[in-house]
Amino acid sequence: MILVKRFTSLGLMAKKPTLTAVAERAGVSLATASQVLRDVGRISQDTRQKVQRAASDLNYIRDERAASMRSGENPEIGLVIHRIANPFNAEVISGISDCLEAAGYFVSVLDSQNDPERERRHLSALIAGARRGLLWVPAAGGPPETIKLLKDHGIATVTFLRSVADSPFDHVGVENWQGTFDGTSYLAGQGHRNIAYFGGTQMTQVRRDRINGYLAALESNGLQQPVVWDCDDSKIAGLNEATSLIQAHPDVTALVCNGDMVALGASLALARLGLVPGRDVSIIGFDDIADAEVATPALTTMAISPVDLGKRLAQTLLDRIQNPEQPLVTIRSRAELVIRGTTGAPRQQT
Amino acid sequence: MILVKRFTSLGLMAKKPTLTAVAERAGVSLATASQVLRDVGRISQDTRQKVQRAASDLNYIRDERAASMRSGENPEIGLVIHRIANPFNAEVISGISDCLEAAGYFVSVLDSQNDPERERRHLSALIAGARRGLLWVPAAGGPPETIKLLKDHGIATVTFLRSVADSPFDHVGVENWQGTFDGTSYLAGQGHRNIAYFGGTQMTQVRRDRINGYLAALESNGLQQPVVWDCDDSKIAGLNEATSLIQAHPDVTALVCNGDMVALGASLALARLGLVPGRDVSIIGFDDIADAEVATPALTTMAISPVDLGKRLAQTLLDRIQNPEQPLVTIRSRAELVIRGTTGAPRQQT
DNA sequence: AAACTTTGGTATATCGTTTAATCAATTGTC
DNA sequence: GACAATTGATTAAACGATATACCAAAGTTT
Repeated sequence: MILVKRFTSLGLMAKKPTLTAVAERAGVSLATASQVLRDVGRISQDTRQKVQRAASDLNYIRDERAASMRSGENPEIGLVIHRIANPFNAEVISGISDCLEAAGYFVSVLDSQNDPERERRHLSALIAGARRGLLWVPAAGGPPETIKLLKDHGIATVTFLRSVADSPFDHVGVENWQGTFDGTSYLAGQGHRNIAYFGGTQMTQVRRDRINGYLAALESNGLQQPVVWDCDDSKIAGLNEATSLIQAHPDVTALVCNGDMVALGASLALARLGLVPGRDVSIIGFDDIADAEVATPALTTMAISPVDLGKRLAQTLLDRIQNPEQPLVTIRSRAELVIRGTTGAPRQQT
Repeated sequence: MILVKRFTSLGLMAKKPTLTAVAERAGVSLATASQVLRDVGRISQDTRQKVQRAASDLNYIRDERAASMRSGENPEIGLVIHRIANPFNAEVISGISDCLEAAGYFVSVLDSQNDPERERRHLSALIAGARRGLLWVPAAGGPPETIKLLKDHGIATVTFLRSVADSPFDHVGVENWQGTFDGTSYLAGQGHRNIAYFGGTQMTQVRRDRINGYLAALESNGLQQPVVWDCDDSKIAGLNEATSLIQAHPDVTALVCNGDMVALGASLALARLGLVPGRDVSIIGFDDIADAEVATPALTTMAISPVDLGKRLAQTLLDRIQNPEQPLVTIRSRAELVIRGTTGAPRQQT
């Protein structure tokens, strides 16, 4: 590690330019300067130019704290999510930002790391900053006190991906039950008789729905002996746990996965065990992250477009902001089966 | 897509509880309430409890805008980065957050998507919010006007990963030259004679340094005919471009990559061409993202610990905040060669 | 008992904006 | 030429907190 110290050239700490300074420099009153910069009121061409000139000379930037306090407007939207690093989430965020920025807002992202306490602190900080709206993936089912906090402050909030029971918020989510039902049914249709559910640890509503979809599909295809195997949501965990799963249940010929990350991990595990994904054992993921398509073999998965999800989410929040009294809405996107290389008919048993 | 409307139970828009309300409910003055909640001044046990009770009854949360305006303190730190979705960046962010949150700050993240205009808007928004400090990965070399903006507002700023020329800011970065020099030298030492540089598009300082390290290593090993091949920073682009590169330069036996993402893409490309990474062609990445270790074959790479980088970064900012007048510092972490499966001696030419 | 000190608390200016009310000067109307 | 309407700008009150100065009552010292 190399450390260099340079001596700073200028006095460093410039004083932040304020609207008063702009007004003085332009030789007008505070109110006039304010009106010019917001393009409201009746202002002559002449003074308008003087003010604009002064503002740009000073590199003036409005202090949004003061502005939003007085006006009640605030261009900042807060987003609390359980894991920024998750590629699917990252893509959702990008969809959200595009959409909200086009509408003149900024999105600042905080990572709760699935920790309810951290989540509560983050949401508090966003309330304290009086953000115009909040987007939130509730960790651990959304603690009641956290929910009360948001309600008591009357802040426009939309949950996504995970919902809270008896929710007072708009919600944008995914048809989880239908997704795993379809995926499992497809595998059954290909002739698989021993299909396991792989991935996830906590019994969130999302996971519960997915597992129920899986179970329902087993039943409607006359299959028994469901296997549900826990696994953390990462590729490396998927690699390790899938190895254990296959060893514990050698008769399993297909995996319905809780997410693409564990699915990709499972695919790697098979390869290391000398099995070929899609021939010896079939794998279906969930999400369709960018890596799913580019993996070898490419991952069959239940696709939900993260960017679209983000856009719907943003639109839902914008609607709520515009019309706070409208009835609560819940939107669920269907997951579409995308068949790639990790699924196929089971090998004949000998 | 399914859409459900529910009618909201309560009048929905609760009015935000204010300090005045707390003071009234506790039967004390505004000033007293403020002092209790900040734990300063001389207050009797009795009134202290009354105020705390009132505050928690109302679910009061201090309006940080007002507080920070008056006090000059602000617990929010802004972070502008070129790509949240990049796994390496995501890990750096997590290191930063851990460290700054432990110090009582919050980090809100904005994604510039490498677009200088968007970057300028984001930084403006953070200045407008009067964040206590800024962490910034400059896109496109850090436009002079953007730099002037930050300087004029005297906001504590640390750049990282990419530096700006003649910088007035602290900087935390990586020994890029040394990294590729070491990596390239290692390949040369293994006997490779035709080594290409693969990845990156814009000629940023980071890339310039890495390419120069590569060139210097070629020269010091008596090798000629450098090949520099552009490629976007994603796995899919790496897959496509590496294919073209190999076809255009069939004599190349080793790739020094601009990052792990393109390196992993290149590794896939080789596999699809029927070549074995580490035997037919060697590949070295840069960064050591989580996937590098878990890929098949595992990726040889120049490792920099993103979490450590994040922590150093956070510490640098904290130092600057605490002591605004201290001389500028520049910290550079060395990149360590981690040898895994994608490198080896070249096959004998026939 | 007069003169300090300490304790516990309040009144008020302030941060940097927006906005409503107001005002002077100019223009328009009859 | 008197009165109304319009134009262009100003004054002052918010917004929700913090911080400083101040004050009354009680306790201490001599």
